[in-house]
Amino acid sequence: MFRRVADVFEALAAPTRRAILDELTDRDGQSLFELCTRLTMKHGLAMSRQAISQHLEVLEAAGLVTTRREGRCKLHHLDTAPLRSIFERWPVEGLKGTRR
Amino acid sequence: MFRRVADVFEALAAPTRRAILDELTDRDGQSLFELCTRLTMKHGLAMSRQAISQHLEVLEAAGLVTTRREGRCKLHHLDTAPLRSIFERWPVEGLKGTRR
DNA sequence: AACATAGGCAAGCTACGACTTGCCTGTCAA
DNA sequence: TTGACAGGCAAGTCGTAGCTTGCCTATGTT
Repeated sequence: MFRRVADVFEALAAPTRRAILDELTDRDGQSLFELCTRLTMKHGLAMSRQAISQHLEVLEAAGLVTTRREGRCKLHHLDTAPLRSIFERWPVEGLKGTRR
Repeated sequence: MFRRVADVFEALAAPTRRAILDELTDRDGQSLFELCTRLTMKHGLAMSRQAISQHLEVLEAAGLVTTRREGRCKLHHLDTAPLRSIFERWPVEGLKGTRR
């Protein structure tokens, strides 16, 4: 699975995926079920397990989420490094690390 | 027209709109026709004038592009300020200006 | 006036993304 | 080894984003 720049933007396009990133920011290393319950509770999202799973695939393909097997659980970790490509592409005033 | 945070992400989701931002970064204040020709030349995009126009509407709704009437021309200007909300939402290492 | 240029409006097509449903696999505990 | 728990796979539905096409308005030029 390749990691194109476009993948990052497309991954961020869906509100549910942004909520997942929020959730992982709040508490890193959650399992699929953990994410499902917390998304339902805190974000009011009522979605199937598969829906979340598919979103996680997209996030992983974009490099925004990395996974780690732990027994029968799959733990998800946040990685915001790909976000840097956004600032590197367009200059944002008052933000260090941008160029061009 | 409201300006929600979600609008920024959705605006960035389409490759054509990102190309438009690139083009405006290269040369700010272009008219619709100017953008059309330059997108076709430099980015190899062969799209109708309406397509570009509609993309510009989305970008303007997101606050990433501002417009200014000049006679019969409508000039488009880049504004990357809304991009800051991305870094304010998730911490990006090595990037000043992020919080949380 | 007539014509060209720059853009807007509205309806319609089409492909793809977001979700669901149903069933199957793998791991751990009793 | 039987059952519960955590997750994967595949097919199918549905809405909407991204385009196009056709026609209309406004500004500028000759």
